[in-house]
Amino acid sequence: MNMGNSVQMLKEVRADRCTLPASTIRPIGDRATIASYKCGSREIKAGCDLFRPGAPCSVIYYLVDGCMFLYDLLEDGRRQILHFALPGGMLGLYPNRVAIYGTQALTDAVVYVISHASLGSLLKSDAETGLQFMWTVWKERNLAYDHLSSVGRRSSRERVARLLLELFVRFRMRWPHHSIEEMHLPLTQEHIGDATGLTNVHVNRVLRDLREEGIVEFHYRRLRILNPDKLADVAGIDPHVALSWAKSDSSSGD
Amino acid sequence: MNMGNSVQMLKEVRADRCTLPASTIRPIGDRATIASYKCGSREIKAGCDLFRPGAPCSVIYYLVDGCMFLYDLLEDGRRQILHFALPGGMLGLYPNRVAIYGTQALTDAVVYVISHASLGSLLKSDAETGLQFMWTVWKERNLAYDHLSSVGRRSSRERVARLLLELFVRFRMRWPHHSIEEMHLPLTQEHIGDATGLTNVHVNRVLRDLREEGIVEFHYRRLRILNPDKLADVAGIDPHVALSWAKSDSSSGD
DNA sequence: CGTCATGTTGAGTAAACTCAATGGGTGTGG
DNA sequence: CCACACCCATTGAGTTTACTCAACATGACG
Repeated sequence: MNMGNSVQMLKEVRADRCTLPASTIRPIGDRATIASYKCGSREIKAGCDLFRPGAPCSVIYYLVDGCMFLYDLLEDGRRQILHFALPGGMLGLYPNRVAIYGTQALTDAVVYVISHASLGSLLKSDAETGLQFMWTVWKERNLAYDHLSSVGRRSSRERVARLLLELFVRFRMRWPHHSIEEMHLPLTQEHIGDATGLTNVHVNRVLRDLREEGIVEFHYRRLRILNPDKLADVAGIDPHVALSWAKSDSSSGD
Repeated sequence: MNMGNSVQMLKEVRADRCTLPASTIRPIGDRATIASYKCGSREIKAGCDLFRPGAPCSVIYYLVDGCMFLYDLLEDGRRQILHFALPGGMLGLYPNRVAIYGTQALTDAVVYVISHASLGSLLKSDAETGLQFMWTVWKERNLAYDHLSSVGRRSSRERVARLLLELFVRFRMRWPHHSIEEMHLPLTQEHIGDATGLTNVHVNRVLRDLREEGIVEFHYRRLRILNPDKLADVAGIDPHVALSWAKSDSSSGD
């Protein structure tokens, strides 16, 4: 499945080295443009909800700083993490202005608050931004499809390896100071379980195996990729595909 | 979980009775507008691929008639169905013009062929259509999130019940002549398995149980909902939510 | 009427889960 | 700076769910 020099590939995961056309590595609009439409900002402490599933949600949020995740809650409390949002992401857009999913902060986070009306005029006055926004949603959809495929058809080992690789690439794109050897990933094993459709106990066993095989370590929010080639292999991922994930956050696609 | 009169709710699943503002039940643009931008059309026989994963895909398709599905193929042949597309859906939009996912017809289908250039000018000249397109993608994303949650956290029984309910509602919106008592759903049990992350054998057992309990029958592409209340209950779905799925295909959201 | 796709069933297996107890790190407050 | 508390991770034993393999039945369709 996998070949060659993943170490090199992963080390080069940096926006400023990305070999794509410059136009593709922009976030939605730019922060300044978005900022001019905001009607306030809000800080969320790590572990707190920006909004819960079912709560009224009458404004839209633009994530400026920090890391958050989108989740669905079942009747009995089981949780499924749907998406990890990084700066540049748009949150809280729902029909009927009621949140379908919840959004919780993994680190302390800052969002701009934007009214529906402002977003409307932004999209009308700036067609370019509208298109970029569409691309962003389109790529979130594809990321969701990848996760669906992973959770529906892959083993626990593959799922965990894929998630770690995905998060490594996406975090590294944004915060290039992280290294393969040591990255701060603000998750617990329970988050990994909720994102991959596994229990925290089983995630723990999978991680132990991967650690004992010298492939990857994840412990107390610290990720160490010991053998990138093997990790990509276990994940069943061509490193080139991994690179395309990085684009999912910040670029406008092709 | 569920209460009340699902029979009534499900019977009223018809676009022309939808209590939403009229503006929300339009498909993307309208067919006539899209048609004016097409550069040809193509027919696909049931069971045939419009394109396979990995194939070059240099044009975009607008589904005019029939039913198709989007799928991902793993190295070893396992398949995950990602989305069932109904008329009004847009297919084949990929970065680098290489298909990430495959698209196969469930029934004989007709698509309009649209060049990237034409789509570009359509979106530029008709901002309204651009917004509708964005909404469509956004709702596909939410549907993918629902599936992810289902496959990641629900039992086989719940997953199958949810899928049948979803498909019933979406098909019924488009083809109101179908009834609860008898609907033609162009799927096999294997498709159900590939969409829910189960094996065809296990889907069969689940369907047998549901049949023996007098809840729902699915056999040779025919769906009979025997007890809508129980079905909604097994699926863990508030019928109101089911109605919102119907909007996912044809409406522009809120 | 035969063939093929699709559906059905059984028996045995494997993957992941549950429950429950224990251990380790981190951060806080005395 | 130490002690305590809490969150997080770890491990074991037993169970459940869904899977695999294989045989067989049935409906659809030419």
